Amino acid sequence: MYQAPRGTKDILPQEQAYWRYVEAKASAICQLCGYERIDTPAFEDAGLFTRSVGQGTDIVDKEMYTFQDRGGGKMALTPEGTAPVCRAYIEHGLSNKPQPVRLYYLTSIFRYGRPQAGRYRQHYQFGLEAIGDADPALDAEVIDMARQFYLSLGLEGFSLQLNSIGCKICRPAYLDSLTSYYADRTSHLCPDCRRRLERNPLRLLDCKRPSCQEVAEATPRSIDHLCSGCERHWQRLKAYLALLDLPHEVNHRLVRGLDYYTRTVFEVQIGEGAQSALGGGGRYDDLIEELGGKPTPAIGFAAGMERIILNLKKQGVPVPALSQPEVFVAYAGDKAKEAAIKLMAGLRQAEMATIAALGDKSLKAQLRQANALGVGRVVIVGEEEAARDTVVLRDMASGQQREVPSRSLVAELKSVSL
RNA sequence: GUGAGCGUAGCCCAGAGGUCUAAGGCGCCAGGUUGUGGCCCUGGAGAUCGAGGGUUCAAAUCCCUCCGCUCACCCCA
Repeated sequence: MYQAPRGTKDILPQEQAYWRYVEAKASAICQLCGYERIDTPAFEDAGLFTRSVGQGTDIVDKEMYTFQDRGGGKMALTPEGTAPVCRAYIEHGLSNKPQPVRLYYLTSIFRYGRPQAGRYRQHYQFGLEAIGDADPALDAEVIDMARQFYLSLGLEGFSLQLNSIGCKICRPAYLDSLTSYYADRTSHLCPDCRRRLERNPLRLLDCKRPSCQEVAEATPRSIDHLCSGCERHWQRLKAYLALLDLPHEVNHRLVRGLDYYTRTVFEVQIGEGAQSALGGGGRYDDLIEELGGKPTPAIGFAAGMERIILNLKKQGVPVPALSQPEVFVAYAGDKAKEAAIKLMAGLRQAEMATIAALGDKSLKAQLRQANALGVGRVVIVGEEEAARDTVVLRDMASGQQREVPSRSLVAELKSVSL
């Protein structure tokens, strides 16, 4: 027997209400803020990600789905959403549009790793990117959208963590002070962290081991090492967030797993545990240039759909039911079946969602099905009605029914009561 | 990728070496009115007990391998 590949999942009809709900909220907040939808391919040239996300990051080094296509090119299933959008921005000359260009997407993300609840090899992200301006007001806009998005979903108890990790001017000096701080304390570090000290010192900050956390307590803070430009950006961002009454915690240990971030980084967290990151983002002022475009500052945000839905369920947030058929056509007898098929076509023509059991079930079975589907009204045709060119119209809630001429059926159904 | 727990019909689950030709509930199908749902009653279908191998006279029950899920790491959404 075949199973869905490890870490992938079928989204069955019964789950769809959650997905449609989250998508609707995502689109709504974007529409409200003037962000336009963009869809990019499910796979890209692998180099796009090694260059942007960065060699040495886990995403690129051990989580990317790469393959060679028949033309010999090395491709990768998209492991994150930002780089493809930047590629599209450059490729299609979006720098010629009024800046910043505001875009959003709902897309599949692929990462190879050991799956867990709320963590998949193929998962879905809602993301948005504002490309083309370095104004911290734009950071505030994006962060506020993230917050408004979660609020509009009805989620509670999430927090916003914020940090600034500087830019290519000030970060080297910060990393120096970080490494020299840790260099004196290597004996207190876990083996992983000793490796991080060599490869990616920023990551030392978010190690979860208690012993390493103790060492990290007194660690130099990136916001104390910002250059004048970054410092000004940081101060103004905090002022804008205050202006918006946007609650947040400055978290000196917040760093993110992609190399392209500069200045602002933020993360939305909910509850405790490993899958507590609901979404995150940050500024990436060097990325477009790195990918071959003109120097272009930008900021973005992405949220994981599965984790949102997980938390909607956990918190018992009600989501609106998907629309279902309003009319069920039942029949008894061959002549009646033909009449029913024509009736159903007519109802659909009149834009009334209509369903029939079809197959050769008893009338009883058909009614049972109509009931199970929760369809409010049933049109019943028997041999006698077919001969008379009438139908029986039954209201399932009240159990009342009456005979009406076939040609006035649509009008009857559209008038509210029976 | 590392470590641990789990895996019985579509779903929830009983069973812990022979009494299992695997029980129950939900759901599904049909009948209880020869043209009518929801409640109730009756019956039925549906499980090579995750897969493969082994131990044993005997395996859903013990062992191994694989697959999958879950949890903690790693990392992130």
